[in-house]
Amino acid sequence: MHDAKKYIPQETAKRLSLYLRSLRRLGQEKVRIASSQDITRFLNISPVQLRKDLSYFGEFGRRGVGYDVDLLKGEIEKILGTDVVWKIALVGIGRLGSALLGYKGFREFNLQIEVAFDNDPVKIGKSREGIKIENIARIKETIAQKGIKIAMLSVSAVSAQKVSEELVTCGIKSILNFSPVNLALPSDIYVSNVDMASELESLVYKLKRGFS
Amino acid sequence: MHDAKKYIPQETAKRLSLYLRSLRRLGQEKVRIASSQDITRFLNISPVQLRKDLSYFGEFGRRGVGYDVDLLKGEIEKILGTDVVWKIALVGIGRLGSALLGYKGFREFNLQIEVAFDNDPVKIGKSREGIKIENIARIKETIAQKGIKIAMLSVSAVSAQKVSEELVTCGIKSILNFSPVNLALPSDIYVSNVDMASELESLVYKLKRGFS
DNA sequence: ATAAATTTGTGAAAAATGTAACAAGGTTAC
DNA sequence: GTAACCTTGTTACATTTTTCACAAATTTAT
Repeated sequence: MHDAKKYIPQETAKRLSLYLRSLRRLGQEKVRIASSQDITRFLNISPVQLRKDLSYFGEFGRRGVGYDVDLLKGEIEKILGTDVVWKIALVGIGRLGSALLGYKGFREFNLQIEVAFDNDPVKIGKSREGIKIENIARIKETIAQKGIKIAMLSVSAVSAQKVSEELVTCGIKSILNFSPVNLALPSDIYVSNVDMASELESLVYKLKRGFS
Repeated sequence: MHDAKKYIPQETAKRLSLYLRSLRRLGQEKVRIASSQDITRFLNISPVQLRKDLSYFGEFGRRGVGYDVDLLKGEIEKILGTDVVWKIALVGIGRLGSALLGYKGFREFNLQIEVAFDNDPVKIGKSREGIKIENIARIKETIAQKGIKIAMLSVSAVSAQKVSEELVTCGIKSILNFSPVNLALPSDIYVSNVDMASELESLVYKLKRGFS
């Protein structure tokens, strides 16, 4: 795994988007130059960690000075790949799916929900948040045609595995899974799980133990 | 940090709820005895990892045999603390909050949304999913009176910090935060963040890099 | 009763991740 | 121009987490 050249910790990627968030905030406050300490002030991350993380990708700051907020923002976006727009498919327009459809935060990050699918005849054809809900039966043409590579999956637990397999045959490479099941998919498909119940259980555990 | 007696990795707690999920599934399939391999088959976790995780808490299996599904399920619930019901407060009944209110998964895990709060006069007093939405102005009495220790926060980014501080003064000890801001709170308050945009950014990054 | 086959539990080794210390580059005050 | 002061980038070190290897316990086959 340790790729001789440059091994980048998994955790670094997650922190990069936090840095980005902080930089956006600083940008809005018209701050032009910020030190690693300024950037991490409102995150639970040390300045050293930020510098270490950035060092995997290059040198973006100026010693004795700090980082140019705009420039670093751009660089991190380039690293993450969100300097260009990514089209997302949303599958399953239940309560959670609807909430995701309405979430304004995505667009700001160059993440754009391009199509929405459901199998409920009542919903199909209707529009929400300016996005038309399509019949899941036509998922293949649509996703292939639009060249979508990332999907958010908010269908019921029972259909999640089946639908996810279908997504893979459509050419989807990454899935953000909101269903409380672990998807068994080919190893070249990257799945990330958002599991509310699991998060709460961890909180309960920590609460009970006084968070060691 | 390393508490001489018994140090338990952070990650272990998160995996415990995955094991639980797997055990529930096996239980539904009427499986009585399962090996560490059976339990981890549909998770991306190795059997050794499961055994190691369990070893921090005791010995629950029988060598040469495996684990009693029901028994292990009970033990893990005891470890996590979800063998008893935990009352949860939900603050912010927007689109996401509504989805959370309707999420059936929680109750199954002994997590019960006990009260919901919002500041929108239109919503206050109405009931959703059998839970009455209360005025956030009365948050203090209600939470203190009911002895609630855990809150889910799904308010807007701008009010998240302020509301979370209020929650702390009410006696809330753990917060599951859905707002895309890092909450600055006393160190004895445990905050866990669910950040959809951030998760997607990580997916984009991995997709771009061919997930190293 | 013994041997072969399972499967757990766990110390020891390896890998991954985070922290500290500090050299290198840059700025400010005088 | 020089000294004092900042702040980054990075190597070496420390910690945390995972994996390996194998002994211990149990079952099955003969």
